Amino acid sequence: MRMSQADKEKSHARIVASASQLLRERGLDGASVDEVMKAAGMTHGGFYKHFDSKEALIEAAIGAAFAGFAEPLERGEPERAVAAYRALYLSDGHKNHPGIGCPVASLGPDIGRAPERLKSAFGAGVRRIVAALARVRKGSAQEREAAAFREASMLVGAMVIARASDPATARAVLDACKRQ
Amino acid sequence: MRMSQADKEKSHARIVASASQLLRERGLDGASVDEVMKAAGMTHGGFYKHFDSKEALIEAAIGAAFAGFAEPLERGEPERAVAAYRALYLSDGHKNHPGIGCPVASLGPDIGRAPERLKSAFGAGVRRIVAALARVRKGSAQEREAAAFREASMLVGAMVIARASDPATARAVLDACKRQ
DNA sequence: CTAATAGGATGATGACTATCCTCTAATCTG
DNA sequence: CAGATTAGAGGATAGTCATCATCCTATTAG
Repeated sequence: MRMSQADKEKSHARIVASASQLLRERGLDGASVDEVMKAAGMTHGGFYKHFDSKEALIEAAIGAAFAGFAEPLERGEPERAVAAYRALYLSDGHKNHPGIGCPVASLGPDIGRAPERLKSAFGAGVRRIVAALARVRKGSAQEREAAAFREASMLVGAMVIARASDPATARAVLDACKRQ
Repeated sequence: MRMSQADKEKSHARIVASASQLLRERGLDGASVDEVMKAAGMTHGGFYKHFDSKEALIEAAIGAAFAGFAEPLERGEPERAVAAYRALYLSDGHKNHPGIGCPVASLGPDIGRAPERLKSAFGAGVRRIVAALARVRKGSAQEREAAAFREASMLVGAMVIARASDPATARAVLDACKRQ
């Protein structure tokens, strides 16, 4: 049963959105085409009408994840946005909902094993977040960027450690990082 | 062709060692039983004489990875050991050889999706590293532990970001973190 | 309004992989 | 040293998954 062009675009967006969430929840190879399509309300049949390959979907999904996760950091007044971002990043909610959280914390190592093209896209996403964090720092441009890189590293590492550990250790890392 | 008990133990150790490396290189689901056994110099046939399941192998491999990676940090004079650890952690060599590197940076998110038992083991490994890092800090026990948690987070996050990014971004994160 | 087109459903194919079974030759037990 | 035991090889089985081929039907160009 054929659908209109507008409907196809909606389908496309739903596929990307469900992939973006499922990949962050289960890892780069954790969601089958069939599962992604089911989560988008379809069967696997039409998938290749939307993407040339699963890899192409993954690329689109990562882009969507970065767009969704970096955007609130860039919007509004910098001091406030960054403060909110820090609190959100180190929250239990973020720890428990990787599907809508930071793609670096959920997919970083997987991307490390992926082709260079994906790494470039990922690096661009990281730089975007770092640039936003650097706005609220003092000092030279270099110093501000370096401080932002260190903060981003700490945030990512804390979330990775928290998710990979028992609850007590998780709380200890997150609390320690909040205190700074 | 049966081998002696001593030889079996050697085989066992080789299986664990090759799994420990392959898992860190390719992710928790990235190495098949066949590949692990081949890397250990055997065929897949004898695997279940050594482990009840692939999951049991993974558990042993993670334990071995932590043991190998945390041990040098605990040995010798603390100040010196910690300084060497920091330099090694943020080095290009560590970035380019995840198979013999920090298991948190290579497997963290995968463990986050694993059963609670694995997370407890992982959390214990993290605490072991944090305790060693805390020895060279000033202040109360709590303050020292918190500072160590922050440092461990930064190290892990920096390596995750560096591996997942283009070379320029990778250098930028690692350099920024070295500067602290 | 008709014919060509293309979403999306179903089903098939081929590759890969965890686990199990069988067999052989060597070790261990007594 | 004979018989029971077992490490590891080779092969088989069942399940999963990406991708392809076909079909149906609604859209849409003309």
